[in-house]
Amino acid sequence: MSSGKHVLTAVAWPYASGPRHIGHVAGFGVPSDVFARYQRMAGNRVLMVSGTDEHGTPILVAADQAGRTPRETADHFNRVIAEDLRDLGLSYDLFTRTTTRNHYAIVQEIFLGLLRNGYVFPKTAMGAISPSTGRTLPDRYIEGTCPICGYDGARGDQCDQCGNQLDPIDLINPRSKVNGEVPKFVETEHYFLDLPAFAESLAGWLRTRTSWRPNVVKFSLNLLDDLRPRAITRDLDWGVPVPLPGWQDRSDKRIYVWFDAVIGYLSASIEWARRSGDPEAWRAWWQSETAEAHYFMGKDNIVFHSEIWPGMLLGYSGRGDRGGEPGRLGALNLPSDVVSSEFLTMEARKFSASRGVGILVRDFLERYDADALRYYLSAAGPETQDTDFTWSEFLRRNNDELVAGWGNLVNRSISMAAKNVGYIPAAGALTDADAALLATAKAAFGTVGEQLGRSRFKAAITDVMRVVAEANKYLSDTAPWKLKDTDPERMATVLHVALQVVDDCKSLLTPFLPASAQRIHELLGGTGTWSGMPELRAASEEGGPDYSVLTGEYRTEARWESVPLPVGRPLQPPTPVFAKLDRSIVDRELARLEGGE
RNA sequence: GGCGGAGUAGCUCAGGCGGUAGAGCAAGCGGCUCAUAAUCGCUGUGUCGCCGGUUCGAGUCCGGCCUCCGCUACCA
Repeated sequence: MSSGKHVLTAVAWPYASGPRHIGHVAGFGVPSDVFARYQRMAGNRVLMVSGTDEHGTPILVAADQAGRTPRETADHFNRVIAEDLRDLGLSYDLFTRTTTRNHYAIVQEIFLGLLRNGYVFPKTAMGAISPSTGRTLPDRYIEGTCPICGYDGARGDQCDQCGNQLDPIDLINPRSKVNGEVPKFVETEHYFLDLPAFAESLAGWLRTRTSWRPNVVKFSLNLLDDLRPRAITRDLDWGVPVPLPGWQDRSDKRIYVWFDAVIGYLSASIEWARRSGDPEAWRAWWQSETAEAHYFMGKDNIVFHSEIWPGMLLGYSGRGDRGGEPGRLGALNLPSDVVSSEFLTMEARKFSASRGVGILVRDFLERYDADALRYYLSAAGPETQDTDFTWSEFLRRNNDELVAGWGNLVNRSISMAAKNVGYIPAAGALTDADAALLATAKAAFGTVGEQLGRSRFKAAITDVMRVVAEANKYLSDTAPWKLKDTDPERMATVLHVALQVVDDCKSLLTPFLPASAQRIHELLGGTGTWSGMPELRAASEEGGPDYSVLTGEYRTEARWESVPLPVGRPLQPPTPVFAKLDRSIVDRELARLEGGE
């Protein structure tokens, strides 16, 4: 079953302006990890990359507020976020950051490649500047009186009252939301990405994307009707320098953060290859015709992954509407799938760090297990529509499904076998019921695997839980505890079947619940690493400061198939794998939510 | 305002190339006692957001409307 395909798993880069809440990891973190772990078990060569996105105005604002430098702010939140993702068990081959020398070099190379092929051009335009800092003031950071309806709280880009799109220069009494000063409108030269020059090549490509979620394709095709050049530089001192004479050494011109962030997928792949000892290894994921690239993100990020990044890749590769030559790195593959999640709300409200609505990943993991969250997000996450996280639903999913369904099956099966036999018993002649249950579990690798390959996570985990329910029913029907004295051979057969199905379900659930799968692997007498876990490791590069990255060894014996349990392997009486939660946590967490406002 | 998505049992959600709807949980009854009072069986539940149209028949197609979410290119 091992096809050995190269599967790039590209995960959206969390922005390092603050700690992340569970809505963020619901959208891209957990789904991408389930996908990657499944692909590895299925025998494919996975490269899963991401990192923190550390440039841009919001980081500067956060830094100013905290009395820190941008770099200190980025260092701090990079650490916090990386620890969160590690504790969730997300199996990044490399989780790095956008402030590395390597990233700067790759961003500049892409910029120059696009420039050489004529897809990037300079233009002078009016822009708002903060007089005190000299930095670009983004439209949304400017407010004033709407020239159309007279509403006083209008933002520079749009009036919330009348809904009209605005140009900040037209605002009456414009002021900066950051510090209240009056912005200065000046002529400033910037480089633009010529998106209209990709209209045809993007349209041709998007029309072949029949396997994508329909809303993503439709949304993306629709955007093509109104493509405009997009600025890729800013008047800022925090970002990647523009690699051109007269620009390179200026402290007030930087590449705009969105442009550098999407390039992270490529720069992280190259950084990973260098660390692996084979600097060219990344090419197998980016340049082979048979390689796949799956991108995971929230719905607010679709445009960057289905439009802008593909445009940049086409332009660099010389395959935009105006042609050109591939850059120094060579032609680069477009995404083969763009998987977008909807949004998670918290007790019917939008997550909002500023208003204290929600729960941070680290707070969640201090009180509850990572697999409990992963289970909830896999079974009830915002896969195809916005979904609401409630504490009572979390409690219910955990107690009634994870603990009572799956945890209990594991516990009752292994307990009985450990007490009455002490090792994995051999099976005698199989009844129809025995064979049917074994066949159901075996068949699930096909059906569930098919769902996972298409990023249908809810359907996939629901199918596994159906197998779990059938196994619980099988034990009730066959009642092995009654056979101990009357028919021990039959009891041994039933327990053998039950343990085999527990082992199969453990494999089926490994992508979703890696930590508990490891424990169950051990309860069944297995040794060694079944589910590889990420770890934070020190990293360094020539000429730059040390930093740390998330990485790990994920190639284990775990396979996406039913593996016969070795008869005779010793078993110990188990302790519960999942913790049942007390009802009182609902009120306690709701009180915390209220208190946070 | 424009574009896109969503509105289905008490709750969280599936589904739907047109033939009066499903799962899990919650509720009730019964069985079992291996297991974290876990498990197994049986039982009920809905004007499928609103209004109109097409059709023998619409939750499913078409039009309009309401509400929520996202995007709207200088948030990333």
